[in-house]
Amino acid sequence: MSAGPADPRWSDWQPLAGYPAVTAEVLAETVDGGQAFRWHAQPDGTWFGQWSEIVATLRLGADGRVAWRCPAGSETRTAAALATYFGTDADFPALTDALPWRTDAHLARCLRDFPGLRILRQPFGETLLGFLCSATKQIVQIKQMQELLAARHGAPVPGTGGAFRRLPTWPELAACTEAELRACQLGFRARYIWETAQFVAARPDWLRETETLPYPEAKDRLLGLPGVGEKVADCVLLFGAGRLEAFPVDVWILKTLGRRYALDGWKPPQLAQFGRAHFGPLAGLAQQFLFAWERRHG
DNA sequence: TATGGACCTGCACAG
DNA sequence: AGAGGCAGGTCCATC
Repeated sequence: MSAGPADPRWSDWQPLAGYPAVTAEVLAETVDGGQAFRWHAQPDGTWFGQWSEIVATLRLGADGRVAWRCPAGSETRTAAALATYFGTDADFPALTDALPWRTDAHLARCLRDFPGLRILRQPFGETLLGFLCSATKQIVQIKQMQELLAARHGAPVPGTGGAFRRLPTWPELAACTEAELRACQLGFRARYIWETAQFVAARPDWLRETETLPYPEAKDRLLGLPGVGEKVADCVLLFGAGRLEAFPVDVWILKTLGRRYALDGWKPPQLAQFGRAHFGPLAGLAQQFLFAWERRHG
């Protein structure tokens, strides 16, 4: 279903600068653990991913270093886009060290088990689209929706001979019918996405402004969109705007806080408050480690 | 302010 | 093999 990386001519492999050595599991958890929905494991063990007008393949070396390649000719902009996307200018070791792991044995264990795990910085609008699709869906199915949307309603990525398609932009989504969206396996989410598209497409600066507003205001604005509740708003701000204070409470966090922090029976709003109070201003980063750990061990 | 059911539908997983 | 149920949430009606 997805466009394979075999078609165009590819650049040489280049090291992903500023990125730590990681295990295969941590790399998988980073790109395919629920933050992003357009990375696909290839038969040869590489990862093929797309965002915005970027197409890239990732390869993990025996030394744990990540290398990348892209369609020939797009090396410069891909290198810059990768730096943003993987947050290589952010000091994640320092951020992670600032989490309260010294007084939280479970968090310490999560950090130890997923060294190098980090928060991606994805395009804001695409992140919104991805998480509008996510309600009561598993990652595999969300990925199928994204690929159908890209294949049927997204523009070809320039300079790659039409081999790849980007996700539709919000104006492009606004031009679709709800039925067309529904046909991309969106189910009841189609109405949310269609209505959100009408709203956003009529306000050209709205997304860009929302991305840069302080967290509380940005979240309020997102919560006004159909299909965007607390969890989706926090995911969009965490994974699409670098707001590390955003603390999405999904079923995994519900489960892990209940089990590992003796908060069984607490409701999501209470847990969100606990998260902010206990994990502090980088609660969203802590959340990612707890989430990864619970998915593997829970 | 707090529950509970409806909303689409593809697919994992018992039996 | 294939019927019935659930799934990484939100909304709305009804206490």
